[in-house]
Amino acid sequence: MPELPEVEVVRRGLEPVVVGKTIERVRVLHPRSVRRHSAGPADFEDRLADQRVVGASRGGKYLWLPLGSGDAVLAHLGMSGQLLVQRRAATPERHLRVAFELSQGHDLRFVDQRTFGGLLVSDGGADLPREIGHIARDPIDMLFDDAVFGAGLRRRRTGVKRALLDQTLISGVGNIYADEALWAARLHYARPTETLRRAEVDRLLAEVRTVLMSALRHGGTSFDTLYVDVNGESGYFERSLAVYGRADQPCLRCGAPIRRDAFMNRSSYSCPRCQPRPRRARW
DNA sequence: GCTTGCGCCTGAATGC
DNA sequence: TGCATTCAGGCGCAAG
Repeated sequence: MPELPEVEVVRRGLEPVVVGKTIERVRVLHPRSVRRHSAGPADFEDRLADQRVVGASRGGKYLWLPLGSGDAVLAHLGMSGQLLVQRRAATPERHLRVAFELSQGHDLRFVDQRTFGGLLVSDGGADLPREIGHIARDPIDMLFDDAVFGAGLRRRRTGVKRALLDQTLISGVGNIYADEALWAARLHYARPTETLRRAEVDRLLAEVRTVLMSALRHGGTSFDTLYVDVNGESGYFERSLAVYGRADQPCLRCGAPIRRDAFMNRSSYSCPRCQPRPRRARW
C-alpha cells in the first residue's frame, strides 16, 4: 500500500533515471487514470509531448515531475499504482494505464490494477501543484510545524486515527502506519482527540516519524534503477510490522492477542491490553 | 465549517 | 468445479 515511505522510495528510484530526459510521446490507455485532468486524455497527451523532466518531487503521498515549462505531471498511486521505468521493447504490463515514451529508449509506465490512482498535468505546478495545496505538510518535511499539528489535532472533535488519516492535518500517513504509530504510542484509535494531553501528542508524532523513517530505510534497500517496484518492497515491510495484519497473534510487547476491528470500512489493528479502549470513544 | 459515510475499482481469497 | 460474495483502502464528494 503506497503510503509516504513507498512513495518516497519510488521518487528516489525515478529521480536519477527520468530527470534530464524528454517526454517524446504519451499514450493514455485508460481514461480513468487521468480523470482528474479536467481537459481530458487527449489534452493530457498533447501537453506533455516534447517536455523535459527537470525534477522528481514528493509531498505526502503525492509525487510530481516538474517540467521545463514550469508545469508538472502530478501522480497519486492510490492503492495499487506503480511507476515503472522499462525499456521501450519490454512487454506491456497487464494493467498498464499510461505510457510515457522518454528519450534514450525508455518508457515511464503508470501501471494500476484498481485505478484508484491517477495522473494530471498541473499548470505552473513545478514547485508545488495547486491541486495539492490543501494537503498539509508531511511529518518528515523540514517545514512541518509540530505545534500547529498539535493544536490542530486537539481542536478536532473526532477519533485520533481518523485525524491521522486526514491529509489536511498531516499528510503521508495511511491505514498501516497509523495503526503502527498508535500501537507504539500506546493509544487506542478511537481516543477522542480533544482529550489528548500535550505529552501524548508529542509521543504520537514522534512514533509516526519513527515508523515512517524505519519503513523508508527498509524500503530503500533493494530497488533497481530500471525497475522501481512498490510491491516488491511490501514483503520486506511486512516482516517489521508490529500490529497491522497480525490479528490474533501475540502483541510483541505484552503477548495479548492483537484484535482487529472494523473501522471506516476498513480494519484497525490494536493490542487490547496496551491500547485499552477509552471510556468515551470517537470513531 | 466541520464531521461522517459512501462510491469508485479489480482480483485474490473465501464460501457454498 | 464454478459461481457468488467479501475484502482490501485513499480520495473526493455529498449529506448531516
